[in-house]
Amino acid sequence: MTTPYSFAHNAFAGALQTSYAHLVDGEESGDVVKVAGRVMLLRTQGKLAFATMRDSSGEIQLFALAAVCADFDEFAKLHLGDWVGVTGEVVRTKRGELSIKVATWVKLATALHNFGDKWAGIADFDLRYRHREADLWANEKSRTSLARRSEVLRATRERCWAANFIEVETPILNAIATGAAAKPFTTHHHALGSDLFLRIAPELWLKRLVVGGFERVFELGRVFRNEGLSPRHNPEFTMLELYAAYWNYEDMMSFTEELVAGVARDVLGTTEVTYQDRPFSFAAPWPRRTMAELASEAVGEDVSVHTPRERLAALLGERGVEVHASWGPGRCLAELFEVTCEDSLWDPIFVTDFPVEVSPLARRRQDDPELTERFESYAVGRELSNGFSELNDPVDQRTRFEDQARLAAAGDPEAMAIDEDYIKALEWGLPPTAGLGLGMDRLAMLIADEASIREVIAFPTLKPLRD
RNA sequence: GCGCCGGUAGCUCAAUUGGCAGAGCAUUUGACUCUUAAUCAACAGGUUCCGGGUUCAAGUCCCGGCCGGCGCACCA
Repeated sequence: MTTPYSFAHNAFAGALQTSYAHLVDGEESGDVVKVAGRVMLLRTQGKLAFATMRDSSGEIQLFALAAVCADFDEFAKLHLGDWVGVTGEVVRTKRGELSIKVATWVKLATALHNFGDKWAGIADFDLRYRHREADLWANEKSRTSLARRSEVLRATRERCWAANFIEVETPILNAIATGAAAKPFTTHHHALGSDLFLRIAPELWLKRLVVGGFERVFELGRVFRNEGLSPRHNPEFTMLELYAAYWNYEDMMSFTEELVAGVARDVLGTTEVTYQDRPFSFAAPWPRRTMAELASEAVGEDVSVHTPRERLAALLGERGVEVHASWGPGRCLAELFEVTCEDSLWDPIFVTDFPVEVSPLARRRQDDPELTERFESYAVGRELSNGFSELNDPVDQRTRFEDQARLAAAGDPEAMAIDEDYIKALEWGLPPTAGLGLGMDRLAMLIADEASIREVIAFPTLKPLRD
């Protein structure tokens, strides 16, 4: 059977529910509309049939009487999941349900599979993630969470545009994977005969655009890291990276807290929410504490990047952390912070003054060259964003890359690769600039109140099926 | 990658100590002029994830594999 190639609908379920809220039980409006959507439930009763139809805006009942509905017998045999286009009068039934009294209708598409149990939906994770199209129809929570993600991305873009940032795109295929500490995916270009890496961060390209004179740029795009999967990690995820010339890291912290709190207000209408049954506040300003302060409080003694490495290593050893020979005091302090503090940081907070040893792209503090003007924001015990005053001294940048190269030689698979083109770009002059990286999936998790990153990714990475 | 838990009809789930494979919904057929997960009646629906093993007998116990969830590790 050939189904129509188009259907000119002129009304949506959601809008009808509000605009005809005044209809009293049994009242007929006299207004004829054309709606389209999917049959979710069907109740036949002899010469009557009631269907619940859903479109993108909500649900409305289709009310079919054999006496007035064309092809009534066929209507009564519709399957759950079939798409229909309906023309009829807006009425309210005697039992009070706003309905379209079907005059004519047409099947737009047939559903050969059902959409799970009409009460319980689809619970099986494998089926939900591998066939998200069915999950979206079966489970309202899946619809709202993925819609929230979309709203978070829209609100983020609009706020960046409103602050005079321009959206740019930089290469995903790269000869070297740099700009972050992570293992890359490798691919191959046949015509070039070259192996290429999928980007782990767009950072260095974006700063080159600032060198080129684009003073405020952002990219909202996918990055790829060849690491384990978890409820908080997907191998490909979406990151906002944003750079502002003439700002320092304090300016960027202010922008970040306003951006995140603003997105929450745009999407949810409030900054005060519950996340996984626990109160959570996006409200700015967020506390700003140094890594050394937080680590000192946690271990009960003063520690800093100047604490002897032996003492830091001992504190790590007490906590079951294996200290690698290549770790200096800076790396030890950062590890100590992560193991003692990170999980307990619930409401948003900025952790500042990261050791230069773990911050190869950040500018040194003027009052302490072993520290950098860097921050990370944490929320619900997880890292949410990372930013700093950008290192713009090509000579220092080369020594930082060389330190990374030594780590790589010592066996660190995530050490940053040296990027000569980037150093050359800095030699043309990067103005004082602050940068930000913000994990959009994690922000979407907070706003959608989801515990798993897979719930805010339409098609999360799964193991391919074999056999 | 390691550990724990799980996989039974299209979907959601039962199945006692190892003893005939079950229900609701969906599908099919019939009844029903105001239903709301409609209701009622009937039919049909199975490689119990896959492959071995133990046993008179395996959904259940053992071994291997596949996929998923959670934790660890890695990271954002």
